[in-house]
Amino acid sequence: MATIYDIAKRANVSTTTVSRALNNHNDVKLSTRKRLVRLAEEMGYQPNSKAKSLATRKSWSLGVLLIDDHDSGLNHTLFANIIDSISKTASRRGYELTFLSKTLADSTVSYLQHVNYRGFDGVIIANTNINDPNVKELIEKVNYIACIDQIHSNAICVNSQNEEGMKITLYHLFNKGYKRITYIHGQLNNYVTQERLAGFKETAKHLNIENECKYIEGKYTCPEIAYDITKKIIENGLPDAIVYSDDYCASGGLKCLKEHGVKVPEDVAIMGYDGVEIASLITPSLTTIHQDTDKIGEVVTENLIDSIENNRSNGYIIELPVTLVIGETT
Amino acid sequence: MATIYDIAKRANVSTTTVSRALNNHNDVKLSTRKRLVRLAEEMGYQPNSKAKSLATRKSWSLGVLLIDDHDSGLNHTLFANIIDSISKTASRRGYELTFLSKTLADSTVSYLQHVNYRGFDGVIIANTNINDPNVKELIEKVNYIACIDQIHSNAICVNSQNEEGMKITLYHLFNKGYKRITYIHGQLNNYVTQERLAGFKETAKHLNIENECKYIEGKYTCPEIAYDITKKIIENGLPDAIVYSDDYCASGGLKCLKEHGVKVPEDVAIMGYDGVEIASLITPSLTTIHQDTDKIGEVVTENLIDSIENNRSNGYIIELPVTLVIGETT
DNA sequence: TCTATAAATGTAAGCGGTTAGATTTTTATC
DNA sequence: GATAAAAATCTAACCGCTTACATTTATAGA
Repeated sequence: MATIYDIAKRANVSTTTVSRALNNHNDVKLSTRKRLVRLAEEMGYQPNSKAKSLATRKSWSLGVLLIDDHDSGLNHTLFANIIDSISKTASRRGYELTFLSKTLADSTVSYLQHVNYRGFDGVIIANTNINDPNVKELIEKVNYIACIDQIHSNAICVNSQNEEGMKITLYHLFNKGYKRITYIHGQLNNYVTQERLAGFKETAKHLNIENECKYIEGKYTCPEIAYDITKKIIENGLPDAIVYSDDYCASGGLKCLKEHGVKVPEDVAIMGYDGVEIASLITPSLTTIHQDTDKIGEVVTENLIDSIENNRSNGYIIELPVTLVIGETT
Repeated sequence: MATIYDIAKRANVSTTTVSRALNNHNDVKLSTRKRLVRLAEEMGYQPNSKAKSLATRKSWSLGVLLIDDHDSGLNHTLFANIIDSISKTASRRGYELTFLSKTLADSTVSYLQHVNYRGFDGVIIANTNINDPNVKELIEKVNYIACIDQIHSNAICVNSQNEEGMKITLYHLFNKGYKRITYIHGQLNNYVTQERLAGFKETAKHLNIENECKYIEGKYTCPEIAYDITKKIIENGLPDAIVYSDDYCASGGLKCLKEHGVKVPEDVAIMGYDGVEIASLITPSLTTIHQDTDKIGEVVTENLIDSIENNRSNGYIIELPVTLVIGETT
């Protein structure tokens, strides 16, 4: 690989001039700049990012932490979609994406150590339990950090309108005449679950159906558990509608209902959440709350990069809207 | 951030000694080594990967190219699952994963330039059209490169048993009594499609049902197109079975069949491919060919890293087996 | 033509590590 | 106690780039 030294030698100038010419500084005579740029191209010159980063203290790369308690990572469709959008946005802004892990060349280190080691300009935390002390440390110590669907005063928090989502859900069901509603929500220690439950309960109160609603703790994107819970519900008597924590769970539940001869939506209505592809592919297609994963990824990335480039490291919250997708299950 | 200079000063030794101590060289007295390691820890020292890479010419990072013609990226579940496994394996071996793009800090560059710029130790190409001259250049010029489901003499090619997969498919259908079979395959310019088609046709010949089989070009993971094609098939008369290019397409096809009152598998049997989660979640559950994404990711990553660490840059092919998953659609 | 000023270029240090080879210290041997 | 060999440590250069500051060259004004 040619270096700026090679170019400098060939052109009979100093490396300073080469560096400046290639970086488009305006204190290089136009003619020499052109000459050097052409020469660099000729020689197949490509800068070395390590050297550049070392000298400028800027890495042009972002770390992504995507580690839930169950290690599902990219297997979680919603987050795979979000990461995809993050990756595209970052790339458009000239940054690249690297996955954060606890393992480095030889040993196991904390996320914070990893970030310091790689010198990421910023970090995005997605689908990760921020109560993990390791993650907490990261959020508290790193300057430029953004979270998805979390709340932390030190981070740019891009959140889906979770309460609103449940409000929409409940109003939709209520308007269709479903009043006895069971909500199979996600894990209780999860921020999103808490928000959605709060939204659900508040709306239920408002609609005066609070006594007809039930809550069962399930697990996000775990159709098997949703299946089992649904089975119990069938045994104990069906409500008017079942709201699942997400589309995968709703699919698992639907499977169970069908297998037990329960007609959807005649015998019971169901709803999912997320609006990922599967919602429209199963039959009957799911009524669900769609989260705009492209938008989420874009907003979180743009905001993080803006904050990096403007040296603003204060945290704030952005809420993104969700939309109702009406399918055949309600 | 503390540097080895800080440590050296505090400990009254040279940076050489610090560097050696922290890297566990055995020409440092045990007592000083311990002292320095403790001190480093005390001072919260974390090496700087840029400096380290610059000096050692090793980046401990891999690039991943995941760009299909339609830019679906991580939205493609099969590949999201594979990338997830790659990421975990890489991390276990002390490497990290960065997405390759055509955009760098300021301008648009070729993949090769990107790789040279970042100094990846190796590159993994997944779900990417290697006929793209840009990709071709990459494969030809980079030393340590691995592909998934591609063939190139310069790369470690980890391929699924595509021909075998279709053989299993066809035997399964044949044994169940289905003989008039329509195969809605993926894009013809795709290596995987070519392999599978070849496997299909050869087996059909062998089973002596070649004249009863039909082939229609569809598009991978595009349920809408599968839906439309299925509709036409219904109009033109159903075969005994339809084989789709993948589970998403099969889901789209199934949706169409159901909507038109066609009973599966009574009126027509269908099969998917990949064995991703959706296959088991829809009703009836899909009979499909399962690809072990964990294994694929693991094998491709381990092989690439081995080749990097042993300085072996020759290409070879590894075929990984697929398995039949029998669902309710056959 | 001679300055003063602006423009262009160069010198050298620094970013944070590694490492060949030199030097010093320790240990073993007689 | 002197000496050779081994062990421990240090000096200094290097990886490839950036940049503050110094120096040279060009330009304009008197």
